Parts: sequence; structure tokens; C-alpha cells
Amino acid sequence: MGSASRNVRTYDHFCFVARSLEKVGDRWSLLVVRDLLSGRRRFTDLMDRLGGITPKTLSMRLRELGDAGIVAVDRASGRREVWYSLTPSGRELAPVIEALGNWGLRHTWRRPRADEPLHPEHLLRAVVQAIDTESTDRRPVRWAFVLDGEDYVVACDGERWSYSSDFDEDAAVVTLAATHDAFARLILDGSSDGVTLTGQPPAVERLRALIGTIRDVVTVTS
Amino acid sequence: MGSASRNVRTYDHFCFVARSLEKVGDRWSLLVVRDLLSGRRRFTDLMDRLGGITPKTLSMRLRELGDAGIVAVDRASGRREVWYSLTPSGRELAPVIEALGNWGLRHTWRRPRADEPLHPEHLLRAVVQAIDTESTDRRPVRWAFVLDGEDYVVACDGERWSYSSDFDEDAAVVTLAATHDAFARLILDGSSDGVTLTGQPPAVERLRALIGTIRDVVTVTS
DNA sequence: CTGGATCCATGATGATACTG
DNA sequence: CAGTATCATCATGGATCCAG
Repeated sequence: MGSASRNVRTYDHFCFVARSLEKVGDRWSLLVVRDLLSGRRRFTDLMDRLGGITPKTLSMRLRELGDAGIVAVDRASGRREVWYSLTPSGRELAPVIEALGNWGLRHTWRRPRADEPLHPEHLLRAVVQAIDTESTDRRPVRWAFVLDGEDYVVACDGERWSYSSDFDEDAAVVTLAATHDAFARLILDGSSDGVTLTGQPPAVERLRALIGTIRDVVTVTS
Repeated sequence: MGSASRNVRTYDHFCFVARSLEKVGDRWSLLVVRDLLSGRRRFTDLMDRLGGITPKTLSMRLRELGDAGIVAVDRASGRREVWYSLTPSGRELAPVIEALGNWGLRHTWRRPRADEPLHPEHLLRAVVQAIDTESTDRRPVRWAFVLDGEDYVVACDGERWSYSSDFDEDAAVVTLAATHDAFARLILDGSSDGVTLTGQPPAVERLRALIGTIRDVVTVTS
């Protein structure tokens, strides 16, 4: 929402791919969008997820994305926190993120390296995306995930699988709680150590089955 | 296909969006993919389309995309030309380009500026994308476009509209020939000056109607 | 002519430290 | 918590040059 200086790094093509990249093509920009797609976040929430970004670059990107009408800032007076969220226009970048994630899943799969920071939300996104692209199961459902103490909801609306951080855990038929480490072991190795699954047995079994499906996917190219 | 040095500008997230951006997130990279999606091109063909890129940057990007398995090089001995094309993996980036183009069409529309280079292929891409997203007409068809002397084919397969530079103009029911300038006036202003349309009247009329449809789209937000 | 490589200037990004 | 300030480095752009 600012109006500050913007580095005019343009392509000057009459092309809407180029025009989009003028808005979101800078380093880190699309990753900021990625981490706002699931809900509003504070500066430090974003710092956590965007491992390796410097505060200077993050504040610059947030300002540019604000100027571009992609990010909105909620800076209420009398409150410490500043909340960043996507505008409707920003939310329409979801297909871009999905397309990049799909390509990455198909062509850059590898197990996490030891030194590679693993935010549970990123792993969850990959899991949901793998289910969405690889499974034929489309029965509507709603699951609650609690990863490192943060709440996420994975849902199927009958057509697409998605996740967000909207909190209505009561409507969920299964709750999965784990640390990011235990969750990673469940996805990558099938080990349930440290993972708490609660819910009716058939519902829990369905979740297990879907995770088993994508394990086949991710281990094939591994 | 090279094996030369590559600047390791990574994000080191366990995230496939970030992994994809490590391959194609550099400035110009996705525009190189954009301009190879319709067929193989030479270095100078790409220079023409990528207005403003320096030869140094283009050769660097082609090498990096080659190393990433996205671009293939055909450097036959005894022949002057070097042909660049997308690998199957590179072609799978089409959904990324489409998503970016769609977002750009919806959120960054404006008429070309006077100083803005306009390559006919980029305008054609926008036209086809607008037809694909805005029209309900899905009857299979094949049109030939000759823009600035270069051949393109626009086709509907019954489900999606697409274009390429595969040459089978004989199978086309309509041929449209124009300079990029005349083509731009047709799309933006509806003027047929300098545009040659040949084919059976009903087929020509269908093409005109579809171009009229997208004219409504592009002028609404203009 | 095509297909680049080289040199230099500058702007974007990263590392680190610090502050309201 | 939410950033800013300073400095170093790297990537990119602009211009020019060169080999087949």
C-alpha cells in the first residue's frame, strides 16, 4: 500500500508473461506470495518460513508487493503486530505457485539435505500437492494438522485438495499432530514415531492410505 | 547440455516452489522458456524476441537452462546455425508460463506504449490465451497466421486453444497474414487495414467473431 | 552475417549489526 | 516485534570486439 520508490526493472515487452514477471519476478517475491497463500502472517512469521532472507530484503519485497497491489498491510495503531496478507489479486497468483510446485515435484525431487531448513508448512504443501495430482480420491473431507504447534487444515471439496491455516479443527474428522521432524519421517519413511493421529478408525485409515500413495510417488524418483 | 560453472544461487528450502525457482527464477530465464515453447529457435531469433537482453546474459541463461535439463542444443558440425529447443522437462513448464500470462492479462493489461517493442508472437500468445480463457467456443479448428513473414498455427483441439510454429498451413481453414503492426491494430482497434484473411466465409467469420470477443475483454480494463 | 566473449559500470542482493 | 543502517559482493546491463 506504500507509494515509495520502486526499482524500475522492467522488460518493456508487450507480453503479459513479462509484465507479470516485472511484478513478481524478483528474487524472493514469489516465495513471499507462497507463504502468504495460507493466511495472514507477521514479519517474523515470514522470516521463519523464508529461511535465508535478510530483513532488509523482506521489507523491500513487502513494500514492492504492496505497491503492486498484491500484498495488503494491517498496521493498526496501538498494536505491536503488523499483519501481511494477500489481496484478491495476490490470491490469484495461486495457479502460478501451484504450477511451479508441480514442476518442482516432478523434476527436482530429492530428500531433504541435513543442513536444509524444513518448515512444516512447505512439506505440507508438497504433500497436499502430491495428493491432488496423484490420487483419484476426491471424497470431500477436512483434516486438522498441528505441526510444531501451528494449526493447518487440509481439505478436499470434492474436486481439489488444498490447505490453509484457517482454524476450524472441530469440523475435522482426523487430527494429526507432530513436530516437523516426525512429520517428515512419516512422509518420507512411513514411520509413525512421534505422530499422533486421532479420529474414527476408517477416517484415520483413509489418511494413512493417501500418505502411503504419495510415498510411492516420492520414493520412485528418489 | 554444458557442464560449465553455475552460480549456486539457491534458497535451500525443502520446498518445490523454491526448487523450481532455483532453476528458472533468474531474470530472463522464464522468458527464454516462453520463447522456446512454440518451437526451436536460433540465438538471434531469441535475441529478437527477448528485446533488451544482452548477448552475454542470453548465452549465460541458455547454458544454465541446458545444465538444468530444460533446454537442448543442436550444434551439428558443418552447419552454421545452432538451434535451441526445450526438452520434455522444459515443455512441462508451459503451465507456469500460462499461469503467469493469465495473471498478467487480468492484472497488468494496458495498450502497448509507443516505445514498447511488440513481437507478433507475444501478441499472438496473448490473443490465444484470451480466447482460451474467455470464449466458450471449443470446436476443433486450425488457423495459419503469417506475421512479419513468420508462420504460426493456432489450433483448438476440442478442449484447449494453443499456438505453435509447427508448419502445416495446408491443413488450416483460414490464413491470416499481416505485419505485427497491422495485427496489433486488428486486435486492439478492430481495424482490418493491412490484414489479409483468406478462407471459406463461415470459417473467416468465426475467426473474426472470436477476435471480437477478446476485443471486449481487453478494452474493458483498458 | 551468426554466435558469441570481454571489459567496465552499476544496481541488486547478502552479511552483520543495531534500534524504536 | 518489526524493522533500518552500513558495507561487501555478485549479478546484470551497455558497449565493444572477435572468430568461423
